Amino acid sequence: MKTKSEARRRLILDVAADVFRESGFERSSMAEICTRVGGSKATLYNYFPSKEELFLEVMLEGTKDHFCFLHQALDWRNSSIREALTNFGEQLLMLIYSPSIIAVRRLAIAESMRSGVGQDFYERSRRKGEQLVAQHLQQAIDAGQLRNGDTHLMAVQWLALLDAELMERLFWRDVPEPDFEHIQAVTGRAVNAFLAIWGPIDTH
Amino acid sequence: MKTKSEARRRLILDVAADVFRESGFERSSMAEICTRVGGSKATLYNYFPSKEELFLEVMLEGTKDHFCFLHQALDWRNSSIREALTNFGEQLLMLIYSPSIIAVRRLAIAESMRSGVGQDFYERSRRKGEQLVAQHLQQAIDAGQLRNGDTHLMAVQWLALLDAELMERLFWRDVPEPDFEHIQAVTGRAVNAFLAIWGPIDTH
DNA sequence: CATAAACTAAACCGTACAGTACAGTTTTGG
DNA sequence: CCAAAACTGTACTGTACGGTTTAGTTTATG
Repeated sequence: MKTKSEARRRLILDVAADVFRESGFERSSMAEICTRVGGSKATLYNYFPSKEELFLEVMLEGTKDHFCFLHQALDWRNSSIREALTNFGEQLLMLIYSPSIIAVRRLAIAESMRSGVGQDFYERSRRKGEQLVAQHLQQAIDAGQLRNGDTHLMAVQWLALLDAELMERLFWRDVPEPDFEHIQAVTGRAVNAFLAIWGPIDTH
Repeated sequence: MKTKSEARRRLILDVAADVFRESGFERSSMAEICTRVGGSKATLYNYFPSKEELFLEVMLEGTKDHFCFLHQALDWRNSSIREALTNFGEQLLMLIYSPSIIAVRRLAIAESMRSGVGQDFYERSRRKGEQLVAQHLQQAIDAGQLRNGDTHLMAVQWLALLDAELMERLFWRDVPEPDFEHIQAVTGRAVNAFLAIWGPIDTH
């Protein structure tokens, strides 16, 4: 039967994601994951051959959020560049500064010395974001809404400005759910800065 | 006697720093540190009461580099704001993207969930940098070299723009020693962007 | 119902680690 | 030169973990 197995696999992945995000890779034990799932260790090892493999799958799962988001938040037709950037920025920050995504980013950085999982994660989330943003910025340039320039540089600067005020949270012990009012203010300042660099005409 | 003990303590700290930076906290063992130091475990535990304490001291040591740097690289009297930013940026990037500092930043992020060492590290390095930079930016504002504005916002945006093109290296498996030519180019683009936002008069 | 597959619980194995105990040796300071 | 302190090597304790095995139970399917 497939439905049972599929559900079980999903459950294991979700529970493992929780445990890994709480305690990191080393401090998490298969026994803990096992008891939270409810079954026995043998079942766990029936679905995943090792702790490492389970971890890798959890991390890859973590990039799917970014994919779904990008293909949904980058529809900025019928809006000015300012509106488009604002919308995108607010949504992106709400996503990538949620406690669970923060935890995954930490894991990616923490484990990046030994397994290349960090680089994989980066390529599939941030880098993918840069590339798609760069494409859309090119469209805005073609429409005369932005100055001409290296779209990849523009994209990384835009993302960096979005991150500027919040990045410190990567170092916090307990990361709170982001407050939308705050995110709006932060995004506004990032948009102003970005348009001051790359906006078509200086209006200030 | 103090000299012998002091030297021994330094040696232990240096060796421990190496080991922790190579393997992270969990994967590093006191036995490994011990054999590299050359003595016995008893001696190790004479100087530091536990692995955790040793780790904390290593991390605090890691912030001293930033202190020394900041008090030296922020002397930008007798130079234009552009020169000053360029100088500061080049030096900062050469420092914080050196493999050893990258390793410490990773450790700070990785262990930030359980011990507050990440937050401590941030407060003593990056936050301190923000504050000092903000003070100097205020002087530049007073001298008419920068537009008026929130100096803390200006500082974090400046640092974010400096980081924009290099941050991905946090996720790399092997981080190379930064290439000064590249750092110069990156810093130049960051300076241009920053001055486009906060420069006194738009000249482009 | 019968059969094969999946699941459970528990014990088990080998390894690795933090930290301690200790007996003997070297170094240090007066 | 001598006592105190620091150091060394090694063995040990207790614990925790990843992963395996086994023996028995449930569940799905033809």
